[in-house]
Amino acid sequence: MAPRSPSGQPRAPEAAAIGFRPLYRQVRERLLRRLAEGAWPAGGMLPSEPALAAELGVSPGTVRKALDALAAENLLVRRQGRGTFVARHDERRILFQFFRLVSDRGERQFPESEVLALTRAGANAREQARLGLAASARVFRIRRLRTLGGRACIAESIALPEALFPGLSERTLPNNLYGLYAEEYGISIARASERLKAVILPPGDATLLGVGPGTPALAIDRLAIAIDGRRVEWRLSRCLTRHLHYASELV
Amino acid sequence: MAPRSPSGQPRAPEAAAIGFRPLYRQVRERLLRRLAEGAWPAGGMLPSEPALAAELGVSPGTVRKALDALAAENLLVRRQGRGTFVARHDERRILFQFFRLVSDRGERQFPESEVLALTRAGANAREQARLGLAASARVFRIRRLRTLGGRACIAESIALPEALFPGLSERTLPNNLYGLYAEEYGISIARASERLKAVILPPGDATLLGVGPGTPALAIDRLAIAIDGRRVEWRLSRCLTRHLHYASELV
DNA sequence: CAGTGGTCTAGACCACAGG
DNA sequence: CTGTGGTCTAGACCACTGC
Repeated sequence: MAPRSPSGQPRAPEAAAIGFRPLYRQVRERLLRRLAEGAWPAGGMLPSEPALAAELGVSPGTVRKALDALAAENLLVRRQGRGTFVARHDERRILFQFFRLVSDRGERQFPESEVLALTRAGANAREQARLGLAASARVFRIRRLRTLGGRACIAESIALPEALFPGLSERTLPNNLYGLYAEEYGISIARASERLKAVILPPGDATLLGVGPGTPALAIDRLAIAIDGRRVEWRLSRCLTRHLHYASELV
Repeated sequence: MAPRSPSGQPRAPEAAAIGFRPLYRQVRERLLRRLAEGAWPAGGMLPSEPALAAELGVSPGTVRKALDALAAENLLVRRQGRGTFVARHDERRILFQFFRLVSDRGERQFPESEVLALTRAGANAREQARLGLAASARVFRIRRLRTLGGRACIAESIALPEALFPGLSERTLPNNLYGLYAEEYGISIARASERLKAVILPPGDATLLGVGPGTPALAIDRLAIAIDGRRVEWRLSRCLTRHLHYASELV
């Protein structure tokens, strides 16, 4: 095939409708859309690079660049000699991508969770704002106590748009919620943004965590975004940082 | 030139001494070493891709991959149509790479600093451990009060190995310390790792920041690493997060 | 052994910057 | 106009995996 413009004057008519971004960007977005649609199951293998290239009518190098980008976003996992796979929300990935609390001795460990309550209510103002919900929207609220190494250290409040999670019930709640969202509701969390503050633990949380009034805690306000860009979960975690810290690499 | 093994069986004898990593990795490390040696001044332009490729005896694509990697690490800046440049430690870069505190209204702003003291002392146990110093080593200690939008919000204590910063004196201390390290001492900070905890502000810091006893603060413990891997600076910042938060993107 | 991703090369053209 | 990085293509061989 003759070289084509990098800005997109391709011969294939289907590609012309995509737009004027670089071709590998367009390929990335097409693959992203198919991932969001669930075209391949979690953990499933994608077609090989030459197969995708032929299917999309671009060169293998262009497909490779798109796949590399999606792998860098932790949406795909590439394994030499085996293939390219849809990333799963297993504990390893959560620990690597979404969990930044580390014991002061350096151990990264996935916390245990005890669900204290699952309730339904109309979304309050903060929930509406953070999740982008209408004033009439309803949410599930989950309250959990989390422990690390047997020590209670996180009091957590979670809000989920009710419309996205039909039939959610307390006994279905596993420790790894993102795995549940993916497997039961086809919602794949792709990224999250966190805002951290230092606060004095509110009395309820202090009691829950078994510490005195006036104890400081790290408040982590996390908004989780799905692969299609929807705001899926708002989570407020108050963490005791006496034996833990939040690790952040500035690279 | 004939294709060569990706594991490195190159013809050029100089390259044979590098090792068995991928060629683009080897090229990245050679360029990194030259950056660390100060072969090009901060803000200076590197040779063009074809020139580097000819000089190193590899294909332009391989050089490109190495340059892209260094640009992704914020050590180089690539500008289409102009060239590839050594990244400078200007306020924009600091704000982008090293400063995570954001006003709750969303503005990212570089804080002002007032130096309260610059002293010299033998390194204490924590300084020795964090900076990897011998028991006999000496350090500079800097104490600063930092303000954002006119509001005092950060009490900061900094420790620097005395051996790395000969002649450091109080009147030479600018607001942007990383710029000083680079320009006056040829030390380029490449990355940093931070550990965050929630604490009760010690009385001295509370007085300095003009808040009452028992006020919670975000303690940011940062170790800054130079481009050659040396531990250069240990910094402990205690931040009031009443109108600020620490932003962290989980991608 | 066949099939996969990983690396390396070579060369074309485009977009952008600045003289 | 020249020179730069950015994109796209094409094809070779290597390294790893699992049958």
